[in-house]
Amino acid sequence: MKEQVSIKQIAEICGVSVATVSRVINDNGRFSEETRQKVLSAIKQTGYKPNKLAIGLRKNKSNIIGILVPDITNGFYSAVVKKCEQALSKNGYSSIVCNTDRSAEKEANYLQTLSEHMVDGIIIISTNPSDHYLNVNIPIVFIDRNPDIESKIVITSDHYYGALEATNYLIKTGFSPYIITTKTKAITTKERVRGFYDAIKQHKIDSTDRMLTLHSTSNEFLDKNTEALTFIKNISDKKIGIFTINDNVAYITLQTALKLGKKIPDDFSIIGFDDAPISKIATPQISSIHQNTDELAEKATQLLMEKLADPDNPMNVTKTIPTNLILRNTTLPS
Amino acid sequence: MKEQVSIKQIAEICGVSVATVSRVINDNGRFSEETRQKVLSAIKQTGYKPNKLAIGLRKNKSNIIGILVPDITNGFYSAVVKKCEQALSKNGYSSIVCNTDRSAEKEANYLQTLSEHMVDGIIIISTNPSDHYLNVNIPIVFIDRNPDIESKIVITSDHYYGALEATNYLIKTGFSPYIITTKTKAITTKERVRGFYDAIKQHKIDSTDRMLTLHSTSNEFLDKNTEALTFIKNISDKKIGIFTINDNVAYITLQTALKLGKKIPDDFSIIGFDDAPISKIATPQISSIHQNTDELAEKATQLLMEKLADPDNPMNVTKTIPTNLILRNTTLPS
DNA sequence: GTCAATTGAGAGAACGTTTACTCAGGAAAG
DNA sequence: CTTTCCTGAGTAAACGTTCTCTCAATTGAC
Repeated sequence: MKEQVSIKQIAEICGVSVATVSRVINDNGRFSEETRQKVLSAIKQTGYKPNKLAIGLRKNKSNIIGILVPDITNGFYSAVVKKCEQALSKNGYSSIVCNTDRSAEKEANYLQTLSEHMVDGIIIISTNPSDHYLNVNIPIVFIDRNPDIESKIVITSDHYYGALEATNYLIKTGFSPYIITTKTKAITTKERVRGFYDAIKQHKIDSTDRMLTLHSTSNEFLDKNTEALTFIKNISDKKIGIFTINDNVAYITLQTALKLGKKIPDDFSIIGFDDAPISKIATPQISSIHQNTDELAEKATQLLMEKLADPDNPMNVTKTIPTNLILRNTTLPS
Repeated sequence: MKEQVSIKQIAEICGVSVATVSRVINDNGRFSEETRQKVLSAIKQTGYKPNKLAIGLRKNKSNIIGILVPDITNGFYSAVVKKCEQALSKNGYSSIVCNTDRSAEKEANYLQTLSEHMVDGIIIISTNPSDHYLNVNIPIVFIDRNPDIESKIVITSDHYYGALEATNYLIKTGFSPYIITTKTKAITTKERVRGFYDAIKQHKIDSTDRMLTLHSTSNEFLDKNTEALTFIKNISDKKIGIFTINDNVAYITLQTALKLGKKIPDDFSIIGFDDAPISKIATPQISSIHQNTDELAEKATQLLMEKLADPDNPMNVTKTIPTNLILRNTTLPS
């Protein structure tokens, strides 16, 4: 093991004080060009690296941002995380990524850990409506969750409008609209369901028995089609249009419809949500509501940076990012 | 903002010295039961959280592990990262995840940042053969890369044997074997290619013109089929068996074969590598060589923990994790 | 030549911990 | 009643930085 070289050694080598070296490194304060050269070359020569722990302790700032994400394995979330990490890195921050597995308990634990690590800020991508982040006094930006607290920064896709648009499209292209969702308390889900029913209402369609709630919450989307199977079988409409709460459910629905011999997209149309990779990989490719992950992540990072620059500003901001309908092969052309 | 409470306030509240509080917190040294209760209740009451920056500075240990990953958006990598993060968390470590985008430069930068953050260890999931990690004196565990240094800890799937098995299976079920790979210097790729050719050799099959190297390295696997298209068109064998370097390429190959009207799996067989989600989502589902991501991650974490427990031990370990062939619908039964 | 202003740089406190020393007081042993 | 030993707890240094005070030396104005 090479020895870790500290600012003190640099000072010794250059025959100056520790303070002077610090000044040169941070280009802060006064020093002669000569000193500057000496210090810089000593740094290069020794491979000195500033100890962020010490800096953090002194400045009360770790330069680390925590990112809480339900499941990094999920294509939508990983896309957001990746972009967040990129944007943060550009701003000089490192990111600690934490998988919450959608568990409120894990979320609370990680929040504690992050807070101990003195992270400067936290980005929470989550759908859990629990409230344990309330007693953490670190700037937080929420992606896709809208917690019930006074001032907060929230970035969210327009789930309501996306669902509305999808449902309207199904109706417009001649299908009788249904929705398949999952059992969850997520706010995003609620918004999407609301959008679905509002579209129905607008078209004065009877809204009874139009929703199926899948009970399996896991990602093991295959072989779990029995619920969907009976639901679809029992629909008497000739042309069935299904809006699903996400692309995984859309995939399940697609497989089920194929199993039942439905003609897609002539008699059976599907629109998913998220525009996750799975929608492009499936055969036929699934139409979906695109969430702009890049913009979600960039906006979140940007707002967090603003908050960090001026922590005393309450900043009660809610930014909605528009979604758009991506038409693929489970829908008819308009 | 609530004020950050430090060990000093706890000491004041309890009317004891800072040292005593520290002793209670770490259950280290002597103190009376009475003191213990006092301190504990003060901690609970104030919501005191130990400052990991200060602890890290003092103990020269950050309790953070850096994870370098080419692309967290890739199903295989994200699975490994997720499991690593879980295992590390169980051991009391947080993880800083860094996307290298397969760029050696980014990798070097992140390595520098991680080293500044005083991470206790690094897990590198990478295929880049560059060597800039040499001047970092932090314990490193490599997943799937075998760097040319003296003592190192390497965990790798058995790429060679996996490829061998896949190719043998194609031959055994009556197909003339070909390989489609991508342009990369990755060691894993080399091993897989070697396995392919060794299988061919064992069966005394002429090895000329059996490989296509795709030039597009991006993940945009759709609409890039032209290279694959002409390659497959030019094969005169009645029964074509293709081993692909990964599942994305397998997917491209599958789409191309379908476009050409090939009968799968009767006249055209495909085996991919990684057993990534895409292989299960595609229609038909693609047979693939399964990499045991959980074991890869767990073993890596375990070995890193061992190394951290005894840093002076050189530990030159190479652990190979067996792969296995998952038969789906792009292969004939044996 | 005097005084003021500027420049370069050192001393030392502070950030929040841990831990090696130290020591007072009481119990046990003789 | 000494002496020894243990228990509980305080003191202060150290970890690697930054940054506020200093202050000496140089420069420049008059």
